[in-house]
Amino acid sequence: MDTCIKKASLTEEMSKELAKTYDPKSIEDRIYKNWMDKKYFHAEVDRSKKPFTIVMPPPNITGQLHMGHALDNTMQDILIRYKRMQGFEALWLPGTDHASIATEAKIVEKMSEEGVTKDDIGRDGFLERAWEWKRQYGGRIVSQLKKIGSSCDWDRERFTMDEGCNDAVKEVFVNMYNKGWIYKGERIINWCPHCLTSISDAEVEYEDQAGKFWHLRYKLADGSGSVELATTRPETLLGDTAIAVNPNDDRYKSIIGKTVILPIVGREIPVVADDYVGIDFGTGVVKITPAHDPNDFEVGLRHNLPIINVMTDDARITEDYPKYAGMDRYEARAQIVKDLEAEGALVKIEDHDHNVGTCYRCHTTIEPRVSKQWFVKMEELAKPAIEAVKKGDTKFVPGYFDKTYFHWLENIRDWCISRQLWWGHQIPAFYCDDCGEMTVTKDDHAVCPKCGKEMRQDPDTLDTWFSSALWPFSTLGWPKATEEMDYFYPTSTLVTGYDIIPFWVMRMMFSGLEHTGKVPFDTVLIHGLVRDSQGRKMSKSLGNGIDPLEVIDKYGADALRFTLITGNAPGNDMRFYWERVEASRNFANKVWNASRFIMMNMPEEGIDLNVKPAGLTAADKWILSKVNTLSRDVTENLDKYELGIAADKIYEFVWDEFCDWYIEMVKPRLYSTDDTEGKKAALYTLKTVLISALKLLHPYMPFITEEIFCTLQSEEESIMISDWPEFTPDNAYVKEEQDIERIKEAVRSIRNVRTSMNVAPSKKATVYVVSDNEAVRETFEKGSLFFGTLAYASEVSVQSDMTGIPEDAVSVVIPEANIYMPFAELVDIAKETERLKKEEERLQGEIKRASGMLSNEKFISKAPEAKVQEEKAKLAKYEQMLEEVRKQLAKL
RNA sequence: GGGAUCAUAGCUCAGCUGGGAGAGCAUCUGCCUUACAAGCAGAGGGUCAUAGGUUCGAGCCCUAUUGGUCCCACCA
Repeated sequence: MDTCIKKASLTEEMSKELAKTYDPKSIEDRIYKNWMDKKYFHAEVDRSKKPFTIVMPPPNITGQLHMGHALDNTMQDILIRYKRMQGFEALWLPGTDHASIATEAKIVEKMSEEGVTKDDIGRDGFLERAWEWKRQYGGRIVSQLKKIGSSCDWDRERFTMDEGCNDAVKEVFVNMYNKGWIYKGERIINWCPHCLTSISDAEVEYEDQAGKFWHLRYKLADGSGSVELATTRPETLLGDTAIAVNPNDDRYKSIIGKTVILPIVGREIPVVADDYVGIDFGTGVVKITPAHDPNDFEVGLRHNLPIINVMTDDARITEDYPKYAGMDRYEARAQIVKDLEAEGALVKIEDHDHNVGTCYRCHTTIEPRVSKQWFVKMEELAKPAIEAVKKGDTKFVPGYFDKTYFHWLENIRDWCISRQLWWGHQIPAFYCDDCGEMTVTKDDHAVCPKCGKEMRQDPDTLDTWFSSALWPFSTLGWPKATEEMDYFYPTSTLVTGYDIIPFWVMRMMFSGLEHTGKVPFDTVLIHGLVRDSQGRKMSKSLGNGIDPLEVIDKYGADALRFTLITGNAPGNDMRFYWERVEASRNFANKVWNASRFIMMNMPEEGIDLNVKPAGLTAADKWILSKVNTLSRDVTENLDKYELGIAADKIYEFVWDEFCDWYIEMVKPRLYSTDDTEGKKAALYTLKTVLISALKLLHPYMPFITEEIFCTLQSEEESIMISDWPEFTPDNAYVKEEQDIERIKEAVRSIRNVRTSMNVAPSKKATVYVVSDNEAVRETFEKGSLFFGTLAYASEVSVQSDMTGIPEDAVSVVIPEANIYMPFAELVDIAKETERLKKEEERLQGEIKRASGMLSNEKFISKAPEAKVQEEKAKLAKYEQMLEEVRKQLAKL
């Protein structure tokens, strides 16, 4: 049977020498390969099942796996594995992004090492290189995603620049153009002088920079004086075509309409009045450079001012100003300031911090520039996208991120989509060089509709995000009406970081609504950033990044995944440090060893899990009931996207309840030779509970759970396609849960007393349990078997009176029972009195609290009845215990 | 300037619809008990930022304040 991957290897290994510690390296790649071979990740249209779909945010082909990817993909993998086990047709559709600017920059850089420029090899030559680069390096990130265990349907892997995506892009462009929602216009845009392309508003990152304020004096042309103004960018003065004042500023009313002489240049420019100018800021006078400042551009439009471009595309001064021609912005600035000073136009220089826009890719200061670009008209597209979230068609988790979303959409401006790059989707607009006609068409070889000549395609490409915006449906075959589109769309959940809501989420929303008529996803699950131990962003320049692949290498993918998910709420940033990984690794090891223990005790013939044995004890029923409840809770948490909470609950159950309590309780039975019935029940329970726990843990720790699952049993071929554990009333044992909790409390009390009296663990003692309640005595009679291993008891006597109990035995009071242990010489009366006094004090406190609540008439009348009863029961319990403690004190 | 968010143990963080403050790490004590020393048993440690309010009852809801983080914004 080739089903269970490695059964042979592990059993063999175990029979020789049991590996005491879990070694992820030896199993992860083998298991992943098996999953791939078995096609477990593959999803097909299956009308008998409900679909659950996630499209992966496509990582850049230039990228290397970082912690952000690891977190993002772990969350997606948890959801998809969970849903798959629940019986959904779970599709996780992966892919990569062509990342126009980033990739082009990388290739240009590589070319420059060879001394080759883009112009040398031309567009076709460049694209050839780019595709070659993609073939060579584009798969790197994919293989890294596999290392963390991502169960994506790799058969459906897509690329934002593949044929299907290109078809979708052209379809959208043409449709929106025809609708009038895509237009070409001369506008001021953000220009990156390093990447040599326009970028959108969203791609500009603002940074506070220390700068200067240069106060300049312009003379009025009529010789009647001068005005003073301040600027942070004196070099743009070459392109000034006006100065502006506020129309209500009394200081300057008289000069409105006059002209001033532009220093250095000598040009005569008007003084215009515009509300844009603040009266209180600076001198109240602003120089206007429409070609190099977005606000000035607007002012220019209102006053019909000429636009004078003074810079080349790499931000050097143009030939029009021979003295400065060829200087870059900053050289020119220094020279112009010098010249202004020489001319006597410089009044003073002040320090001034201001916000400077930079390119999000290379962080070069943006140069606003007037140029002809393609834009998407946003007003009409934004409305339904806002409405859809308001109506709840798409929900954000956590919910407050809808505010970020609304804020962006409500203040959105037209989207500049053309890029002066070659790597990307070339704009499907064509020009006739003869008659100047333009057409927009999906046809790659357009012919002029007027003169029949072959047309020239627009050389620009589209913003990377233009194709990403179509990702949820272009990957499912749109614009073709495919089965996949019909079945898997709209997708279920989008998992992404809050930092790309404006770039991507928003654009997928309006694109989905516009082109498919439906929202692209039901829920947007937002996560935060992974930071270093000091809370700093992980970055290359700081060198503080932790490489997820290194973590996997040292501690395993499961430990990495668990670390990324625990102790973190959706949307919050998290700190990542090695100690946390160690804790996760320790947990994996715990699971490993508990399983090893169970397997070591398994009989040759195995255990039939289909028949519940008759001899189940209270302990068995207790843990069966506990795991039953856990299944329900974890399911509820996962459905609410509370991945961290669910993980904590599994951790707590496995380590504390199952390992530290249940396995210890069960040992006497496993080691006994005569209690075959009890042993059988114990083994049944151990295996049943372990399998349920492994299943619940599987989405988080897929590798170790698979390895153990396959070794432990032979019926099912893989845990990842097994059924998700569901709550069954059949395994809800309320009474047994209460009984075992009572025993645990007794054990804890005994341990406490022993520790406080420094009784060595090796010193066993008889434990007497005295209770006048028959039911309680029965509970202890059944549970006393554990006392040997759990509470260092040599023997246990459960009785209704003090017969045979030494006078000097130490006592512990628990609800409805007293426990006595004779320690003879070890007993210190003073210490014992102190311990009991403390207990008395604690009980008095509890009684005070409970009776305080119960004597409050408003509490009685307004609080729910159940709550009142609960408090009454507590009060009775504590009063009974207090009485006992006082009796013991009296005896001393 | 606008908005969002956070403030809980020494550190990093959970805390679901309001009903006796939790975890991991760190610290202290005792244990190599044949699944696990990557472990076991126990212990200490918190005015839940401050001030009001709503409520029978507030870490949780409301208001204000303080401090931090992030996003947005055209003030030259």
